[in-house]
Amino acid sequence: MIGAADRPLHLWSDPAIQRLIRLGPLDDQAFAALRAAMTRTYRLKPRRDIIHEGREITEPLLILEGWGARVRFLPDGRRQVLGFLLPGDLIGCGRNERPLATAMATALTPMQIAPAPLPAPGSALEKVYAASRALDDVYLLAQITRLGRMHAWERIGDLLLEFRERLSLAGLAGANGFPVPVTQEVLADALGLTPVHVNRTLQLLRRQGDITWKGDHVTLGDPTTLAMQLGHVPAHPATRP
Amino acid sequence: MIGAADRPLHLWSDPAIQRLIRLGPLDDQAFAALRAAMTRTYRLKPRRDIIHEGREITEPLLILEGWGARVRFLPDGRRQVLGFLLPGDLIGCGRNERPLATAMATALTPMQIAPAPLPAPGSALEKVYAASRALDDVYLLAQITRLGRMHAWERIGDLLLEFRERLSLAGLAGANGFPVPVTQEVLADALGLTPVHVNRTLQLLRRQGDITWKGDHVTLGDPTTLAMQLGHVPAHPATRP
DNA sequence: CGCATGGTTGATCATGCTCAATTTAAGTGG
DNA sequence: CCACTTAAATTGAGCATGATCAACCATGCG
Repeated sequence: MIGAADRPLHLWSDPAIQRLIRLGPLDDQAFAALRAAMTRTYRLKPRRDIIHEGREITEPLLILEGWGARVRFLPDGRRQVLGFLLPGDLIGCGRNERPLATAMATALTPMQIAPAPLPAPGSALEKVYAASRALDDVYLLAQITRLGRMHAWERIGDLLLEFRERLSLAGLAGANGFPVPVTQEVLADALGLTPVHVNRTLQLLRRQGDITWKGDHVTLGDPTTLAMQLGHVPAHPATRP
Repeated sequence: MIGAADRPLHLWSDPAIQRLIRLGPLDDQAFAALRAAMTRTYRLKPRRDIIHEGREITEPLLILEGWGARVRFLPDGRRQVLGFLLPGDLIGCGRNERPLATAMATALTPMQIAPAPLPAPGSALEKVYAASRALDDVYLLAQITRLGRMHAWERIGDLLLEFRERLSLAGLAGANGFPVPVTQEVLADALGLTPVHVNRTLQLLRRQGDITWKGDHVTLGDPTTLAMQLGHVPAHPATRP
């Protein structure tokens, strides 16, 4: 647990806060609560658990920085990434994600996390939390469709579009480019593929000029027509063309 | 829209009500509200939509009888069943399932549906709704794991276990047997497989004595060891061995 | 009886998997 | 700065699960 000294003093510039603002208007009360909560920011190393399987009560959390993933394991060790946790995302907020022996979450990169202030009934913050939860649902449904009815290259494209969208909400995505600090293995576990096949499919997409992938930075050749092809509908109005 | 004349006068025996009770204690107020709501029961034919894609505001609904499915379509007509709607399930309740151009729901069998009474803040009914929503989430995560990391026969087995569990909550499942009024095509769209392959896998499971499938009635040979093999953890305490 | 829906079968194809090895990149400590 | 270590990306060859296409039954119902 560290002080908030290294967090920006101006809340507005913080990606997480930017996302919350974009989900709904925040009043002074909300800002005060958030500022207070960010006093209790703490860091997490990659591969550390965010929430543990089966732990009954967890404080709701707000992700300030870094990427995480909700994962589940089968008895024989197969792993499924249920979804990703990005800056501005809320974990275990309200009823969402109560970890009843069903899923855990891990850090994929170094993360900074703060406890999420609990919203007063009827408050602006509460409405924003609701909006966030609604988006969570949308992403789960998108994940199901990807896994159930899309081919490898479609799954990758669709997931990248989701990343772009979600990062945009936090102001972390450029016009076509955005960071994806995730290994091909994690990608594979998210997309229901093997790492080898993810690799080959990525090469294909790169050869076709659909994507560029340098280090952690991805650029989409033509997000709009890609979204068209995949029938990808942005979840949040602000991210619609 | 029809009267409630053909609904049981004794709420307790109604599968939907049974499920709600099992999710949490209901007080007289709740029963009164439910009784009133069931006055407005209406029927739905198979293949009729329950909620339409993109419709903004929908009244929350309670399923009294019959099976439905939440589905999504890709541009080229591919269909994904996102999840099933069983007696006692709530649709569009609270924040859940707001249909923002993202998913629709159809009746798989003849259904009886009533508007869900909206719960007073802090009421017993509200807690039950919350429990129901929590379960909805669990089923979505289960669906993701099935589609992402399970083989055909595992997907089928796991889904059947889910059906057994959920029907048990409504008192609609026997020890090992329960109704599954769903075509192999729908099953395929839920499991990310082709109808042909579902058919062949079912034959395999039948030959091995794992399942019996007669008409709409399924019997599992040994649910417990099946659940063990698949690492299937029941979502609700009441359905744990 | 005839049509429609759902289940069943066969033959062939292909997407994606497995296994195993090699290369590249990124640290890390001397 | 370079050996040494480790995680990640890449390549190859062969295999298999599940897809595709196309009939063909079974059943129920008007």
